[in-house]
Amino acid sequence: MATLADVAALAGYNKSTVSRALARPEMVAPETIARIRAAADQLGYVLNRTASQLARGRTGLAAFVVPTLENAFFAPIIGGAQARAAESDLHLTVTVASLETAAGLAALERLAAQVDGLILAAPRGPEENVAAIAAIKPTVLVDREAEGLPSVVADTATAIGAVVQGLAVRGHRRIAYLGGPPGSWQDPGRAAAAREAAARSGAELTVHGPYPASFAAGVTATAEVLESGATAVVPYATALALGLILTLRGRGVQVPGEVLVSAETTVTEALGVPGIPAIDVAGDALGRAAMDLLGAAMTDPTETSRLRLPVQVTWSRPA
Amino acid sequence: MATLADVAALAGYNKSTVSRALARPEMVAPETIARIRAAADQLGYVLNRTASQLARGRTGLAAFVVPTLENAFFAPIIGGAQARAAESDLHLTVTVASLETAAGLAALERLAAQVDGLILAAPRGPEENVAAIAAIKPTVLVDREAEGLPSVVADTATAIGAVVQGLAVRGHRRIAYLGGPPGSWQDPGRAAAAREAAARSGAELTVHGPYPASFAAGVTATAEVLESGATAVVPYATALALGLILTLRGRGVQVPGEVLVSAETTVTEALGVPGIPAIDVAGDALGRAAMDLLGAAMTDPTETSRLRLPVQVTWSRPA
DNA sequence: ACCGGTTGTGCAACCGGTTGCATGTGACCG
DNA sequence: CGGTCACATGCAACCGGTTGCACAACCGGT
Repeated sequence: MATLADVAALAGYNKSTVSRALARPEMVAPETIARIRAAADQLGYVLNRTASQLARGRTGLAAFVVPTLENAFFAPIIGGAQARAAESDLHLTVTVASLETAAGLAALERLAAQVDGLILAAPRGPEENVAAIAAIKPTVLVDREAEGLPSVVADTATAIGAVVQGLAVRGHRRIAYLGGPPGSWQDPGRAAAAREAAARSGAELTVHGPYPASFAAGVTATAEVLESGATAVVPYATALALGLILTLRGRGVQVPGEVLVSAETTVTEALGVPGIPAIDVAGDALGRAAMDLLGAAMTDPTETSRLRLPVQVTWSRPA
Repeated sequence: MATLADVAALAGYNKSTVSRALARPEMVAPETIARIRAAADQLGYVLNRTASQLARGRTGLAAFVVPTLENAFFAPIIGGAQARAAESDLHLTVTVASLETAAGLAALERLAAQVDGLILAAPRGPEENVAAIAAIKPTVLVDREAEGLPSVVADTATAIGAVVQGLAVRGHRRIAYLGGPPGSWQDPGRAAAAREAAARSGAELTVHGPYPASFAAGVTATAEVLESGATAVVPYATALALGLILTLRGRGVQVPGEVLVSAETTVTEALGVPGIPAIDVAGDALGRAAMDLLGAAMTDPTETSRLRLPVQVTWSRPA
């Protein structure tokens, strides 16, 4: 592997000049840059990130922390963040960790010491634990907000409110909301939005859960849903909706028909029936926004913007 | 932040001794170690990984490369790999990339230069591209095998064969296999196993696809399935199964009943009907095994074990 | 012709560990 | 009792960039 010194020798300049020519060209004469560039790619020189990081006191790593990977919900968010990270020459390391336990907190503190910044996706656990991490390194929250921290949140509360209202308008008098996941920061806001929308439009709302975002939880929830007598159900996650739909049908309940279940567009479209509400979170936009915020926070520690990304609500059309 | 030099000064030893005491205790007198340890945690010393890496010529990074993150299939694999990576003090960076295009190959070559090793999960694209990456850094393949490279594969082929045979035994004369994903190394093996099992047990098998591992693809596949006249369908992925099941039911087809669809246990259980085959891949075990192999390959470049992990087949029992 | 101000480059220290080699000490052996 | 050896520790070079500071050359202005 060619080093800076090799390039310098070949080009006839000092290491320092070569370093500047490559990293801060505005400080170096154009002609010099040209010669150095030529020498560099004649030797196939590539920057040693480790050395660079040591000298600059950075690690070139950003951590993306999720409470679980079982939930496909995080995948597009990670993808979006990943794409942006690559653009700013950062590596994104994905870690499963929880802030709910002392052990989890300790693990994250250790991690924080080894990265330049972190994105905490839907972190559960007490706010002081979140603050403890944020005190170590620039931190951005996803789907949670906290005093003095930058965050980006998918505004599912508004979307769920709109869905509940829309259902009421379409004649549903009894609506069930399946909330979760347990410990979620978003959940109370969603439930509140659902309640408010129901109240405003004169429908009755039952709130169930919290449920984890899993197919199995959807299965479990079926009994409660049937018991509630609701004609429409709004689960907060797709996996939940699928588990619910399949189980309902397995018990001979017409879905939609006797009970309507909202989901995301790909699912509602598949049902081939009009008038089903779909809630779609743009995960990759969420991830990108989070990474952008992290970039900002890394250069300016006073960055504390709170972003709320709109969430799409669609009603399936006649086929 | 305390450095080695600080600890050395406090403990009254040389940097080098402190370094050894902490990293290679067998070279240092026990009493010395004790004093150094004391000094170290009095100062709250933690190793600077960047400096360590520079000195040792490693990056402390392993890359986990997936073709896409949309597919929840990779999540548990990543989780498993991640857990093992943490144990060996490596960071796992998850990257979405493809070996099918020149651009993708170039991106991966760049990535390979910056990590200590890579895990390529279900990589598509020509074998020479895989080899090109493996030539740069120790590489482990997941769900693909290649000459001279360590790999770990979930033996879905055998599982699918067993399912097809089981279906035939239970009286299904016409079985459809939904294959994929496009470009998959596994797919031909799966299709072959399905064909062989069908032939052996005297059932008729139609092979469809390849389909991507998505809910939407399951929706799309419905027409073809109905056309085939099959009474049982074996899709290679859960998302595919769900899309198919929902769409079939949306069209008034009894599932199971008129058409039986295999899936994974969580789904088949939800259906509440006995006799449905489930195929379950232990994703985290796959990830762990891959990371273990990578560890081995990083120390011993001649490591070329090919692991095949068994895949669980279960028939749902009467409820 | 002189001076303050740019601009371009070199020098050397520095980031914080790691490691080959040298040195010193005491134990063990003949 | 001298010699050999294992063991513990120190010294200093090294990994490969980055950057503050010094210095030289050259600029236009007076």
